[in-house]
Amino acid sequence: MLYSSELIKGTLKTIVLKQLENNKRMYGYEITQKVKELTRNRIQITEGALYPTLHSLETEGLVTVETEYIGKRVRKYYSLSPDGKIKIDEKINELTDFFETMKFILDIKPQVI
Amino acid sequence: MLYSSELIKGTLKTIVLKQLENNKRMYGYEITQKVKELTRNRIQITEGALYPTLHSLETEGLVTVETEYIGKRVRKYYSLSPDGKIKIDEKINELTDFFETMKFILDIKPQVI
DNA sequence: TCTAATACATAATATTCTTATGTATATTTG
DNA sequence: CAAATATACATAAGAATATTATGTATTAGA
Repeated sequence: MLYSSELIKGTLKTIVLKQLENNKRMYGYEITQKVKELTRNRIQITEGALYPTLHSLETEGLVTVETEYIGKRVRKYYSLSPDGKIKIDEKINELTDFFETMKFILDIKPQVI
Repeated sequence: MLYSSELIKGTLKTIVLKQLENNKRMYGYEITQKVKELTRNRIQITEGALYPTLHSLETEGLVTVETEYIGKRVRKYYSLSPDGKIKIDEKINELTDFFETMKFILDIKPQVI
């Protein structure tokens, strides 16, 4: 099962920043695989969405980049910047609040797992 | 406090359909006011977003419309169609699952209120 | 009477995704 | 060992869906 694409909209930057917070240093492809694994195939970040997002985060100063070569193949490692560390906390707080509000107006009961 | 706009993306149709499920028969402006009130100003649906969404829901056959005049002023009442009733359940189930997945990958702890 | 609220609508623009395409290296499998 | 698959980056065209701005008109309240 894969979520309909519109749900992901607006949360992709938060997902990427959170992965960088958890794993210190990751490259793009690694992020897609990690998210796919963690969500058991429910969220599959496409390359067309990922790379522009990473470039945008870099332009905003939320991540830093280091290019490395693995053999002849290039790999770009991303890390959270100090601003990025502040931003991810803000984004998670906002999302937490948003989820509660949405559950309220949609009558979604607390999930007992 | 108002949520940053990108969070609303992809959830607007669900919000509108749910209001129609709860209130049987509503007109556009009424929906915006109800959602604003229920979310204590956190979600303010703009007219530029609302009316195209309602037209789209109508085209998809998920809502039906009745035009009424209140004095000289036109008002369009929307109701859930049978397809709309099925759709809102599907959308809520998907959103519920999505929120749990997001909480998991973002390390959002259950909210004790 | 003027302002704000009510009530609809659409156009131009922005954002952000999907899908398609491109390039290239590395690994696995028949 | 050749072919297919996986890894790894990137960007362009197009779609979807929101914001912002603008337009029209009626009604209520200060």
